[in-house]
Amino acid sequence: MSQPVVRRLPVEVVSSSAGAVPTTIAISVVGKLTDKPADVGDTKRRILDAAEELFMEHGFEATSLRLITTAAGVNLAAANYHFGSKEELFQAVFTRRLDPMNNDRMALLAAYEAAADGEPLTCERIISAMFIPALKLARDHEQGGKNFLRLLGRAYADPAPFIREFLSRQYAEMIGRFRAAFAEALPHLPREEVSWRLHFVMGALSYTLAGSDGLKLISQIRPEDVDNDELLLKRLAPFLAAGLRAPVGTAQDQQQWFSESD
Amino acid sequence: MSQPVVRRLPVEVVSSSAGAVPTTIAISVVGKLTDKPADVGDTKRRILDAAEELFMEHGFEATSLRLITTAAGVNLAAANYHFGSKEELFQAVFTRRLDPMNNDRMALLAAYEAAADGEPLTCERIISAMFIPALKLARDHEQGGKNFLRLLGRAYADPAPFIREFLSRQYAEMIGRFRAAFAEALPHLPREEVSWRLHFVMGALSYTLAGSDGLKLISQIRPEDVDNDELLLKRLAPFLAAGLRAPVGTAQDQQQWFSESD
DNA sequence: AAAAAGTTCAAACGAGCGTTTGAAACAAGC
DNA sequence: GCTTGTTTCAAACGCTCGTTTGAACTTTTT
Repeated sequence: MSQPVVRRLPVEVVSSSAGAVPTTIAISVVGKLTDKPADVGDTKRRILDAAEELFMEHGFEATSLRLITTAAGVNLAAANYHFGSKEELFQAVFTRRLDPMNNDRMALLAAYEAAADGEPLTCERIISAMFIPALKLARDHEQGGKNFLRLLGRAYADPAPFIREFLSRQYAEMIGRFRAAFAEALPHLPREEVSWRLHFVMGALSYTLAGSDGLKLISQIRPEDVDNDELLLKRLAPFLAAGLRAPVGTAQDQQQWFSESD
Repeated sequence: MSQPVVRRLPVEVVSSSAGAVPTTIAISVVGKLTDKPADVGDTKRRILDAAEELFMEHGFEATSLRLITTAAGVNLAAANYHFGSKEELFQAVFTRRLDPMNNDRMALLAAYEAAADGEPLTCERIISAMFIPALKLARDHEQGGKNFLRLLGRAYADPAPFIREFLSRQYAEMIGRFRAAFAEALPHLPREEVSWRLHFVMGALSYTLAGSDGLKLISQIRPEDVDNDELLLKRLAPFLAAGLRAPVGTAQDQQQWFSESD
């Protein structure tokens, strides 16, 4: 009854970072768990797939292991056998896709920077480096990439401490790199303001990806566009780029914003 | 063992909408439940206060009625006696503060419009109408307004269907009014684009209010500012105003954003 | 082919959940 | 002061939860 060997997959990110301007950035989406031709690791993958979908649909607390294992067509005890606990299963669902995505983001940013030849990047370019790997997942219909983006957006707002700590850990490196890039792109902006705006960017991104269809509909977003993550990101990106470039307000300006009297 | 009489409070919003430019907008934050001098309705209020804090801290599913009633210092059965069910208690927590806040928002918007004398409002003005009532709650330290804003932000991302439907219902009217105002303020923008951008504004607002402290810290937001909702809103507002005014991209522009090759 | 290691399975454990019950305590009206 | 209606209380109900168990089955190693 020992735990199975943990399979660590090498994350392969092709970043043509040296020398010439990259004309194409190749990005690995996620590694398939195929050590052997057939169904080795099949149970683990089936549990992960079912968990990803059900956690997305109902949240962590409201999703029982019985629901997951039934949907996956495996025995209840398999979840604890392969992942140890429900919390560890939840984290496994995330690391499977989040690590590659964030690595892709950083590799893409590095490739852009290498291509820029020392010049600071535009905000649009940096936002692209954040969004393109997410878009890869959104476009990934065979595997559950679409589900995962929603799950990710919702996990951001989940109050469970272990989720918050886990996400902070997973994001720390990527956020640091992008903060530095934005700071270079916006040299007139105080570093503190850059930090806030990066926070707003991450927030708008995760919220809109997680967004309730109902709330989209009362904003009168067309029903056929509600599920279209690609369209969403293409509209969100210019919105955020403009926000990032907003002139920094003086204390006087800020006072004026929220004074209730003239 | 009959249900107690539901006390419906009149929401009083003073909107000096007629004629002259309003120099001061008076806003009722929330009515106290004091039918009688002393502790009538005290049990209900204690349960609501405890529920507000605990739902904020742990989420709906992870907060048990036993936890709430113990924190409130009342008997377990009191929750079901006064509110019927856990779901109805949750909704009661929201209506207590959300209805007044959204009414204040609409009244403030109407007052601004009346003062503008037919001219379209600026984006900043409209955003102020959204943010000031929220700021009132954030500044409200005696009552649990601060907790409530976080709870609200997190509820937006909660997957539970009854929560999503409830919030959609609560927000429908207010969103409709503000969409119309933004459409007037941004006449060059297609109505569809206005809907999307309003959605982004609501998203950024709720996410940043709900935001995990940990995620704020890895964005290198100063620890002493993490809990400062007022500072947050003052920085968020110019960011969003700039985003709202962003030029609308052509199909060509959008293509360029996410193409992986030049 | 035997032994070892890894994996699946049905069943159960103890704990916590939302809700209900019926009696006790309290308040107001006559 | 008794009645009536409201509120509180301790206790329990039925159910689902995450996790554990030990035997059966399968795969790999020797």
